[in-house]
Amino acid sequence: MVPKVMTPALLRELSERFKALGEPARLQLLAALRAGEQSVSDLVASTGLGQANVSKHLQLLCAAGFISRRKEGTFAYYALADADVFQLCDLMCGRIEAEQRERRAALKLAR
Amino acid sequence: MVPKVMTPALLRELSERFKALGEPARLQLLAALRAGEQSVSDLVASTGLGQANVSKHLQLLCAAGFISRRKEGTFAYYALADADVFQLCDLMCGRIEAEQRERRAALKLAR
DNA sequence: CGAGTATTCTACTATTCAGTTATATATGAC
DNA sequence: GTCATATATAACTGAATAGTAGAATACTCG
Repeated sequence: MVPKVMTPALLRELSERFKALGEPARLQLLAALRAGEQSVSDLVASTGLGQANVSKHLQLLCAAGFISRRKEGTFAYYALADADVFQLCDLMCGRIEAEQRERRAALKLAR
Repeated sequence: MVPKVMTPALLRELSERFKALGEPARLQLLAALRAGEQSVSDLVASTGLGQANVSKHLQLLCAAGFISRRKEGTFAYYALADADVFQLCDLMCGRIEAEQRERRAALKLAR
């Protein structure tokens, strides 16, 4: 359960994590990582984003605790920290679909 | 489940909604609305935020589908659209707590 | 050692957006 | 009608940050 009292500190921590998911590029990276652990260059190749850009987004996702980092030689391998992210996305996607259904239903009625 | 293919459009829609939650002021408003439907002035009083600022945040939350709006006389009453928001926050809060537990455990080991 | 590669870091630009102030709109009281 | 109140909107400022280019770092191979 969400704590009864939402301290400013908790609000900031919470918002920081939501903000980390509030960027298409980062969601794209997380979606790509769903296939399994990958190096930065793998992700650059599969997403089409710039290399420095990918690196920066990965740092941020790592700081927010969504992914983990493992260094091996000159490569850095990133992986999903857990499946929670997709529970979050599922909930959000569910909302989006529900809205679209409603919109379609409203259109049908208006016809 | 999250769709297999994450189209750019879906990524944008998803990120837009997460971004709406990525702001302490908006989370504060949502938390305040948990007590029930409230007018703008109620929320201004209970949150200490500026009136124009609250109005703007409420518009955004409304556009993102998290809250609903009902006009009555000169008052505008806003209410939570559903309980999903708090499922989202619960999940996120769970992550934060887990991290804090880990951090404490790490400190204990290091001692 | 030097050359090549993977990643991160730094510096910069452009955009976005939170917060504020002032104004506009709308409703009700008189 | 005027006045007061509730909310929304417009214009502005400052801060945060996405994206990029180039330098710096770290590793591997010869």
